[in-house]
Order: sequence, then structure tokens, then C-alpha cells
Amino acid sequence: MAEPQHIRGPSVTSRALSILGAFEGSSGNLTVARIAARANLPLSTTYRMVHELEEWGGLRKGSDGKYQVGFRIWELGQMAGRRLRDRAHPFLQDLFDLTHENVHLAIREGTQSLYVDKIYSSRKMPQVSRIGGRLPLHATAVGRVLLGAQPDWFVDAYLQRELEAPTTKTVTDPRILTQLIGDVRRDGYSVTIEQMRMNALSVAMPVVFNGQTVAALGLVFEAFRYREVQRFMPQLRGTVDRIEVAMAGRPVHIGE
Amino acid sequence: MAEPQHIRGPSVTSRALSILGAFEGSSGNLTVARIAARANLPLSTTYRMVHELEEWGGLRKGSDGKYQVGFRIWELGQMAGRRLRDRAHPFLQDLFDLTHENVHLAIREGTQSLYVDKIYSSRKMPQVSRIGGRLPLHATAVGRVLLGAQPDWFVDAYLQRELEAPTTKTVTDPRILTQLIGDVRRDGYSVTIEQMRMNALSVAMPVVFNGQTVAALGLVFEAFRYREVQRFMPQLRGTVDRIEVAMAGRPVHIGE
DNA sequence: AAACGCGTTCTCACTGAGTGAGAAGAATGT
DNA sequence: ACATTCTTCTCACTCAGTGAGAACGCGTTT
Repeated sequence: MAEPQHIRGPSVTSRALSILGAFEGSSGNLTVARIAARANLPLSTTYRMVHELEEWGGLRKGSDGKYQVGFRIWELGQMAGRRLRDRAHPFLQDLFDLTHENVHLAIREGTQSLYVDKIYSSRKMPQVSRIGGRLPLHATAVGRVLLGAQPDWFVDAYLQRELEAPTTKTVTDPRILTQLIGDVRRDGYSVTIEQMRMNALSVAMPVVFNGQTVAALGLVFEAFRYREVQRFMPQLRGTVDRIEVAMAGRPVHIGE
Repeated sequence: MAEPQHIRGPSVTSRALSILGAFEGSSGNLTVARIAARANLPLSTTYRMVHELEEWGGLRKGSDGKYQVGFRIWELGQMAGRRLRDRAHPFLQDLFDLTHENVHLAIREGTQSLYVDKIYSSRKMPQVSRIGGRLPLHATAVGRVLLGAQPDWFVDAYLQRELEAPTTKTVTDPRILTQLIGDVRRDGYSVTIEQMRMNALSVAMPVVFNGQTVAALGLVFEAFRYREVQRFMPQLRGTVDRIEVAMAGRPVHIGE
């Protein structure tokens, strides 16, 4: 599982960043030795830097002596994409109140969709996507919406690569996918059935700001309820509209 | 507003961290020059490091040329305190479904409470606390719960300092607060009225894991509805219980 | 109880990566 | 057209960062 986390240059900063990077896709708690191994750095160097990061608050030493990402990084992370997340969130919650289906908001990061917000309760725990998690662009409704928002050269290049097939029903044929992306662009929404997980269906629509698709809003529920898709469409549409209006509006100051 | 972000040492890492720190409490979009000023670093040094951070994904250059915190930091931040947030979240949502009042979860960080999760819809936007935001420990219900979980020497030291009074009703007298903290410890919950904002009331209870108060769960609603506090107590209690059970249980694997 | 494995902590002499003043160029405002 | 502010880049100097290696701590195995 441990990828060959190669160091870009011999720069000090890149080493420090390698250490933070060692926590990406980890169990969350790492010893100094493990960090060193994952970051491909000498032990003493790692030790020194881990301490510097700890003092700053970027890392935190747990009661078991292992290190984990500190809350200062979490706080800092809250600054990223704040406009979108803050303005969209209340309407995602409204949509959940209305439907009680899992709602999520994703953006494109490279060749994956990144889930930036997600509403769910203990009744239906999310099965594949999680906040902060990534999924391929071709196998989910939000992914296809985000892919469709990219220029043709991007779509073609994406479909050229080896495409994962999480289920036996996942479409990976570039020709068919090109067709499907065309449909998404024309219709303004995407519906995928059992592409990422059996018995799961997802619907998604683009969120547009300044003429650009900045995110995709989606709903997920059981595949056998496919007839209900029509019922949810207007609610999804309405939510997207409200988000778009909120995005354009003046800043709403919350708290401090 | 710009605090004198002093550099701990002349170490390269501390400089890089100063740059990230420049975004804390900022508007979100900063020019290189502004970053340099806030981080107290020479312009050329800042320039070089900003680019290194950008290449790694820690910073992102917006369409206006200004820099903002990148999603890689956000993703990394999702690793911090994941156990608590992941396990508690579905039950916070359940509580919101039940009450439709603003629900939040906070931990103590230093002498402040840090809001790590929050459920709200567009009906009642949060007024003072936001996810990733901080508030003083003595003026909110979650804060008092978290304060009460600390040893006496901590409480005494905290109350010794100059205490903020966000409203005219905020209690800042150390004697009275000591008494109130005692009540919280005895009763296992805290109710505060108009301590942080006029016309706001909050109730909170501690979340205990391994014999330690790791967080506080709270509800906020309008002060004039103070009679309803009793109605919410069992629901809060039940939610806390479920969170505590979930915290102790085996890991529930959600997606990747 | 000794040997082992695995992790942490710390020292120190060497050296090349990081430094930052400064200048030129690009943008923006008045 | 001028003033102001911000970005980008160069280069000679030097001091901060480096990492092998040793010592130590702590469970577990033999």
C-alpha cells in the first residue's frame, strides 16, 4: 500500500511536506520510524522535523506515543474552498431534510472527484465515499458531471487511460462513456446505476459559478428505487439553484 | 488584526509553517506580498517557499493571482481527530433530525473550545460559532463542560485571566464561575443563557471515552424557549450515549 | 536472564542548500 | 503619464540542515 513517496528535490521544505504526506492514506497513527519509511527520509532527519511540526501544532503525539495529524492542520484546511463549502452546506442540509437520502458535494481534483461535503445520518451510512475521500470520475454521477464540465481534450485523455471497474456493471468502454458524457452535457444531470457499488444509484447536477462548473451536487440511494429518480430531480434542481444564488451573493458573516 | 507572527527559530521548516500560518484568521485570499508581511519573512524567501508549497498542493493560486489554502491541506486535515468526528457525526445528524435545533461538537484546544462539527440548515444559520472556529471556554455551554473536565489548577488558572464578555450578561466573575463549573461537574451538563450572544441559549454534555472527556455535545436555540431545555435533555443524553458506544466499538470502515 | 527486535533520542563535523538584498518587469490605480 | 504595489529572478555568501551512528528504552521471544 505504501507508495514510493519520492522527494521532488532535496529542499528542506519538500522533506517537511513529505512527512505530512506520509499521513495521507495511512491509518492515522504512525511512529516516527514508520513516518520515515513512508516519507523515504533518514530516521534522524525525520525525527528532527517531526518535532518541529509537533511544536507548531501540525502533528500531535498520541498517548500511545504515535503521531497523528494535529488540529492546526485541520483548522487550516477549513480555509480551503471555504466559499463553496460554507455557502452550499445549509442547502445540502435542507435537501437532506426533504429527502433523507445521502447528499454530497464534490469537486474535481486532477482525475478524481473529491468529496468536500456529505450529509448522512446513522440510518444510512455512506458505503464508498467519505468526506475528504476521492473516487474516479467515470463511475459516479457526480464524477460524470465533473468530467462533462471539462473540455473534450481532457475527457478524451481521461478515457484513454486504464479505467477502474469497481463493480461488474461499471462502464469502462471509452466509446460508450463518451456518449454518456455527451448525454450529461445535454441533459444537465447524470444518473448512474451500480457503477461504483452494487445496489447503489446516484443522481447529480453541476453547480455553476461565474460560468464555470465548480462542483457537483449528488444524491445516492438504493438501486431498486430507480423509479423515484424523477421525484428527486426538481428537489435537486432547486437546491442547486439556491446554492448558485448564495455563491454569487455578498458574503454572509458567521461568527468571529 | 495582523498579529506579529514571530518565527520560533531561523529553521527553514518554521519559515514554511509561518507561511501557512499567515492564512490563519485571514480573509482567505492573500498576495505573496501580504503573506510575507503576515509571516514576517523577506519577500524573496516567501516567494520561493510559496511556490514550493504551491507545487505540493498546500497552496493554490486563484484566478485573481492571489493564493489560498489548497485542498491537499484540507484533505490532510481530515485525518485529524478522525475517530471522534467520524463516529459522532451520524448521531449528531440523528439529533438534528429529531430536534431541528443547531447541534455542535467541540473539543478543547488550549484555552478555547474548537468546533469540530456542526449541523444546521438554512432555517437557522449559526451566529457565533462555525466549524473550525474557536470560542472562549467560559461563555458557552460546551466550553463550560470542557472546562469542567480539566483539573482544578487549570480551571483556576483559566479564570484568573482577563475574561472576555461578549454580551452584557456574560459572567466573568471567577468566584461565580468556579461555582458554576462545580455545578456542571455535579450535574453532568451545562446550560448557558445569553452568555455568548443575546437571545441565544445553549445546553451541553460531555462525551467521555476511556474515562476522559474528549469532547462536548451541544444544542443552541432561542433564549425565550428556555422552558424546552428539559425536553431536550433526554435526547442529548441518548445521543451522547450512542456516541460513546460508537467510540469504544470496532472501526467501521467507510469506503476508502 | 540474556538475546533480540523495534523504536526513540541525541551528538557532531561537514557541506551544499537556503538565504535575502536588490533590480527589473508586470499590473493596477489615479 | 506617473505613482504605487506586487511578482519574478539572480547570485555570492554562509550558516542551518544533514544523516551516520551510538546509546538507550521497552516489550517479547528463547
